[in-house]
Amino acid sequence: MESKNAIEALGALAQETRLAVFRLLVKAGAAGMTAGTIARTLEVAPSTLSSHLSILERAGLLQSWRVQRQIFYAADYDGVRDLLAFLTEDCCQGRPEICAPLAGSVAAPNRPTEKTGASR
Amino acid sequence: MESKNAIEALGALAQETRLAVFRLLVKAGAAGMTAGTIARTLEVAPSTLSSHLSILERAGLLQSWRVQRQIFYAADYDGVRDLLAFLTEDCCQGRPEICAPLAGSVAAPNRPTEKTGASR
DNA sequence: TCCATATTTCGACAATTATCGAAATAAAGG
DNA sequence: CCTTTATTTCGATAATTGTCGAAATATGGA
Repeated sequence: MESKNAIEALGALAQETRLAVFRLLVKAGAAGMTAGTIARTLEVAPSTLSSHLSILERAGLLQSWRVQRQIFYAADYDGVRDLLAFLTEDCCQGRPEICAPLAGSVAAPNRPTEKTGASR
Repeated sequence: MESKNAIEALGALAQETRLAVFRLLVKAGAAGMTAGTIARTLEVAPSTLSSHLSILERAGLLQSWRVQRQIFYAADYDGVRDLLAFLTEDCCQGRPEICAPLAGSVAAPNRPTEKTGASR
């Protein structure tokens, strides 16, 4: 994944409503949900939701398909996986022990000993 | 990690200059780099960089400390780890097989395929 | 103290984003 | 063909973000 795609995916998730949509669709699983149901569940105007859905889809995080009059959306796990891979590769840079996050708290070695909180 | 923090971290990385800063600092490792060096390396105005650095730091992705006249910045691996954990937990929702392939890039050790208790 | 260096804060501006109603498009069924 | 339902596109507006110069703050040295 190039960083341009990563930025698109990160930005897609970095917004309250869109993150809520994504989490909802992950819960919904492969069956997905229709645009209308999502809009009612999250209480956002259909046109607003539509814009968010297209941003998420363009970022590769959702898939959609039409069934009769309704359009279903579901989380696209490939997209998420790509994003996670980008972040871990970026983060780990040949030091897998640092980020191997999924195993749950691995003690972090080597951090600067003094924090100043120097800005602000 | 609550979703508010996650949104802050995602948003912090979802910007070209800031992602570049972060990647640069990951490469630099625990030694970190001074604000001035980062600014010269990435060719951004010091005041612009300063704003980006504070956004990244507020999001928990950087740490900073002063050494004499200069302020060093380094990637904060805890922050990244928290973000990754948030994303994977969100994404996997009881279906670890979906996102687990991430393990490939991180050399993650034996995760149980089923959690029996403790997960919040 | 005064000067030079390193960085941040402030203030302004342009660009982008989020929101939502109204109108347009798409599909199904009389 | 007309109506109803589901969704998107368009257009306007308010809010947020990214940028950078100028001024302010912090540090160290002569």
